[in-house]
Amino acid sequence: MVGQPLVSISSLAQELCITPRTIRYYEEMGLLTPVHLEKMSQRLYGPRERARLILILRGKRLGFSLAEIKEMIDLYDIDRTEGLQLERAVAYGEKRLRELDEKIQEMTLLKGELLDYQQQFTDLLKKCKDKNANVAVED
Amino acid sequence: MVGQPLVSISSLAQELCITPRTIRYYEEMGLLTPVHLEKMSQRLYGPRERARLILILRGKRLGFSLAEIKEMIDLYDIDRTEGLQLERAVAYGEKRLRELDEKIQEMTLLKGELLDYQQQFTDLLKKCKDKNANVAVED
DNA sequence: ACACCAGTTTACGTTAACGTCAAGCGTTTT
DNA sequence: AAAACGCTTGACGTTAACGTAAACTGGTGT
Repeated sequence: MVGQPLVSISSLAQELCITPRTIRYYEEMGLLTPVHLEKMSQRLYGPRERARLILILRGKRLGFSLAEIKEMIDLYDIDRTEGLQLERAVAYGEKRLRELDEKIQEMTLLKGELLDYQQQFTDLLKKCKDKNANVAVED
Repeated sequence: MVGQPLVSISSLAQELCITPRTIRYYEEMGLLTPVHLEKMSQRLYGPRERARLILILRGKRLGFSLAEIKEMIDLYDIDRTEGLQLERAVAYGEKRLRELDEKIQEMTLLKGELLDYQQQFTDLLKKCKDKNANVAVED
């Protein structure tokens, strides 16, 4: 075992380009559970919490709410899942995966549409330039 | 030209599973510009506005803010873009496309992680079931 | 000892994206 | 004509996700 690389809240915040407040808020919402040193004095974050936080931020960028993200995290938290609800967890996970697939599809669709427009526009732009070039020659 | 199939606000809302209020809000934010019959009396929506609205909703599901969505829409609105800013539009469009690609990547990444967990869990679940089966046999 | 820094809690403020409700208007059904 | 229906414009309420400011605490350099 290596001595765990624990970092402070502001250090972690800076690393991930967010504010300490945001991190505390996520803890308040039950998304993070950092080490509270000696019965309250400071929070310290190890690699596990960092990984979670990165997951949270990714989820946010992809349009999931904190509530949804919490569900996902809780779902795959072995400690909490404790046997009993294994089947549920698996079922729920499949549902989430289907949702993800839908989102990826939609994302790809949107990309296609943007690409279409982009093509039209670049064509148009090219025409304009050609025209300007001709005018320049005529001068 | 077919007589345009114009529909009322609540009709369109119902079709897309949102409320009229939402549609009005999007108009207020400059995302929609429906026909206002006879100098104000009712809004009517044709296929163009419907298409826009669908784009907006898709954008929302994918984690874009209304402001970002407005930028995209305005960007590719030929009427507004009116020549002058063609180059900017194209450049901005490329930026958006890169962002989209990043999001698709992240989405795929997230899917991969969830799949990993899912696999672990289904394996675990299978083991449990096997065990239970054995116990049953031993009885 | 004193100042300073980094962290803490508490609490109120803010913004986006609507929800909700009131009051009024135009048509059409009874 | 009265009532009902659907739409309209305010205008205020609500929720999520933080921002921000105040007041306190615990170590650290000088």
